[in-house]
Amino acid sequence: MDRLLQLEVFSKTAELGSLSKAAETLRMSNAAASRHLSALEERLAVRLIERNTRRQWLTEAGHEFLQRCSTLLNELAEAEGAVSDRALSPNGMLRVTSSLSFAMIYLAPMLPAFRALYPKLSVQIIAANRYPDFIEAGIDVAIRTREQEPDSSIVVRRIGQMRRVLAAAPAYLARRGRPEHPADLARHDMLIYNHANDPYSLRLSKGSAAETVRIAPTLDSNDGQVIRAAALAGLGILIQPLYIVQGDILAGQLMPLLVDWELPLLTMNIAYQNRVRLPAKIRVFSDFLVNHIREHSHARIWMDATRQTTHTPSNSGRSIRKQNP
Amino acid sequence: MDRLLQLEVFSKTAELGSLSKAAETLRMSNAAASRHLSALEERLAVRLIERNTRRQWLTEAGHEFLQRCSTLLNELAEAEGAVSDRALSPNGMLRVTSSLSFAMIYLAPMLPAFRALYPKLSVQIIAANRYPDFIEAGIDVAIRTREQEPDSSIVVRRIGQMRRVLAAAPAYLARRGRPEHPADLARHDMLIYNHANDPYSLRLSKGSAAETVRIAPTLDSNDGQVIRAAALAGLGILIQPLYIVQGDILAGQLMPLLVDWELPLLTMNIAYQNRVRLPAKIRVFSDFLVNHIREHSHARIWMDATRQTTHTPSNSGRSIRKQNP
DNA sequence: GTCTCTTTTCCGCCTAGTGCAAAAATGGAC
DNA sequence: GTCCATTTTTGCACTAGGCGGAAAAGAGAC
Repeated sequence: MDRLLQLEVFSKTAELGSLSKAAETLRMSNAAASRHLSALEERLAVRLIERNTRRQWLTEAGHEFLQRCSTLLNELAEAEGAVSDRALSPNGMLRVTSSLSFAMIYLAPMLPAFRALYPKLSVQIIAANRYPDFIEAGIDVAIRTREQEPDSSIVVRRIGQMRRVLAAAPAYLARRGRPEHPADLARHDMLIYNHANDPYSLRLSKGSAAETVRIAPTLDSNDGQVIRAAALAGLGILIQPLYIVQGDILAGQLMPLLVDWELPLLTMNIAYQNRVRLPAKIRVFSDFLVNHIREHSHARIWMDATRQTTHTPSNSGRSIRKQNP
Repeated sequence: MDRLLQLEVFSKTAELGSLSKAAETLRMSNAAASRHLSALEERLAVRLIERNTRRQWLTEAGHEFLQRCSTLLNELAEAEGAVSDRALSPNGMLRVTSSLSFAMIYLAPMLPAFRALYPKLSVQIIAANRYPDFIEAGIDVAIRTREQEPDSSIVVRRIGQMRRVLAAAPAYLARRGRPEHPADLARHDMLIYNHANDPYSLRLSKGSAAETVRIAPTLDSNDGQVIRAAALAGLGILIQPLYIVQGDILAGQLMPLLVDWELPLLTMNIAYQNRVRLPAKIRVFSDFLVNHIREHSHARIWMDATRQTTHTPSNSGRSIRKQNP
């Protein structure tokens, strides 16, 4: 028997002065209400409501207990309401990790709008060019270019696909000449972003023609800004998402190369741990980011994004460490 | 499902860091504990404890809810404990009514010893020479001489039987002569206590002889002290419980009459409303009074009392008015 | 990959809780 | 005193739901 319901029957009976009315209010039969109240009195070994078929009144014990259990029922309702509400109204701290470039160019600029929508939610951006372990780093959300996670409990959701470009400084081109064909790249100094899929094999296509070039990196890094700085210094030809170097190109400090050829797109994903009930903050952030990218995307940087979860493991899958309370 | 048990499972799991340990502590199976916790999370629509088979930790919502429900569980245990304790440790106010004489001679003198035993219980003695309605007067206990109650919900329990005496002032006897035989009483001025059974018919016995005398009261009253005062003033012959006039007789102010003859005993009862669970204060007071009378009775005043409830109606019988909270 | 241990879920059983209706009680009207 | 309407309590039959055991699933240690 639900002991809370016993307290509710007692409280409501005292309030309304009638077991029958309490039963009606609590949507149960008179018999059930009578049994709940009797069970409570038996458990406490005391008569709480002295009553007959015509009248009833609280005993002294009943008076005292009523005050206490009314308070308790209110507090419980408030506690349960508060905790249910927080599932709908995200608050606390959200920890996001992404590349430095993505953080600078996309995450930071969009935060004011996000915070305006969710004032109780703090966002901490961890710019990292390695993939930290979710658990160890306390990461809620990661923006990543890789499409698969070794951890089966991580959900990967596509944000979109980005164009990439080949570009070099004018000084480099003056010194080493300009590549006219994809095959020429094999003889050039290449600056590679090693977090891309198969970064040392480059596939370019023009119309129906396609060429795959194996390149030997002069420098490879997991940091887009490092690669950008090296290219600006004339150390070689970079291949990077357009969003990172668009400003340099417009300023004439980097010259785009083989612009008639198309490079493979870079898929950008958001990843988070799958949970029985996804915390609201992760849900709202993901939705906001995807929508923000979609609304502010330029065709030259982003291809049309499709909302798609590429991998959803079973609900019981977890890979997490017990935290000290 | 017992919602309080759900809270207990959650609280204990958080405390011990393991559903299995919580189950063991709460003496239930692992399966049951798992279901209770899941049911609570479903009811609140939020994950309280993130967990897998190897580790678990509180979510933010879980942290907040744990603080609140730990408090609630403690408060409820305290409330239930307090109300159960009061059933064992009577407190509050007990209202007792009796005749003025009984109050002065028996109740008041025994109160110090009673209060020493039950310091939290206040006793209010309502000296009355009429029988007030239990409900209207808020009476808990009544000391009465009548043996039956019109209200079937009232329990009557015998305290004992008291000797009665005939006595008159010397001045009256000098003026009117001394009755030598019960029949002589018919020619005397009689002072009658009208709360006795059949107060106008007097049956006296000596050995195997018995005489019944019909007497016409010069004065009758429901107050023993009024009758006593009239006798002391020489207005007539009284018949009263010995305990009321013993002091006057010893002082020579009243002369006992027809002392070889025995008068009918006066039955003294305690009465209270029958209840499913008799409030502790009524129970302890009744027991104390009966035991006190037994221990301090003098053969000359009390005959041996027998513990006996003369009428116990069915438990559902009540005659009470709903009180405003 | 195997082992161990915990959590979750399935299954069959059983009991506790249900509503209905009758019994009992109560108080007001007459 | 009797009748009536209404409430509380209790008996009864039924079933929904909660149980424990065991299997399934998962996770970390080795």
